[in-house]
Amino acid sequence: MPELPEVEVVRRGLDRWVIGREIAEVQVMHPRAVRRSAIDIRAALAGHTFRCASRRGKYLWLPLEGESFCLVGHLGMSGQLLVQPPASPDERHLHVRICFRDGERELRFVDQRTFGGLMISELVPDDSGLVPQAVAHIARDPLDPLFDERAFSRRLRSRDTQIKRALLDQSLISGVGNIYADEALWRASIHGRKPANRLTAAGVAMLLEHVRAVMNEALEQGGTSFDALYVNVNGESGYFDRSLAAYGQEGLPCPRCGSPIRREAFMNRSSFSCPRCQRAPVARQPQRAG
DNA sequence: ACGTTTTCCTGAGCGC
DNA sequence: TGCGCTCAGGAAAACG
Repeated sequence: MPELPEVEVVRRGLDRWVIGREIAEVQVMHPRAVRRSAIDIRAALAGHTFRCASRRGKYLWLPLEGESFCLVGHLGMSGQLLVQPPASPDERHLHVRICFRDGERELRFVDQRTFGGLMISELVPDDSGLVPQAVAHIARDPLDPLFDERAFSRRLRSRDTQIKRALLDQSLISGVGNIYADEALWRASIHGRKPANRLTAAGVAMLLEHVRAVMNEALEQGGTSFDALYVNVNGESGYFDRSLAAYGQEGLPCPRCGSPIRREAFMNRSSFSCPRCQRAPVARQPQRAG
């Protein structure tokens, strides 16, 4: 599933393959893939040239030379951005095709579960530069040099919620999904149900360092792939899944203490943790009146 | 206002 | 063989 490291791998591929090329034509085969775009992406992109590839959290965007809008992409659960020779057969779930004037490799948006999509969005100023309107509501991600760690810590510790829920809240910190939340919490020996407001500032700093470390390690290995659903722009899988300590490892020994990793229900999905290294928080006794 | 739950979607895997 | 069920989950919308 694409989280920050996987999206960054895709961004690098776009930077390598589609920058500086003039767009000839855009075909939309599945309207759901562009449902969030108020502007028709076919008309907006034709004749323009991608200037660079940017990212915040799990959002990607491609500004256009000489324009104040850009193409924004989100991969959702199963989205892929592939750079393919025009002659290569259409993928089963090919939804958008972007062809270039040079007649060489085209950019394809492929998405089985259709949670992802592409849209046109106006670039608006934020505290340091320009960001798409559609991305402005999410927080900076932990690999962003301008990520405000003190502000994050303060906001996190004032939340009346569980730490894992807070890590997945893109308005607090972006780019963290279920996989890297579980991995970072395991490394930090913190249970995901621990109340955010019971972490110390030092505890938050330690957890954040684990978030960054696990993401950087995944990035070095090309991201996490369990199957063909997440691939880079050339269709290749990453192999960080071999390095997962907790996520998806139910019943397998914790790499630190050997206890079997436990799976628990969480928000209609799953959380994985070590029952020994990550002690579930003890509920505070309700104060009895009188 | 804010925290929580539901919703969108398809294919793999499984029991019968 | 095939049917029905469950699960996977990012993030916006709906809910309380």
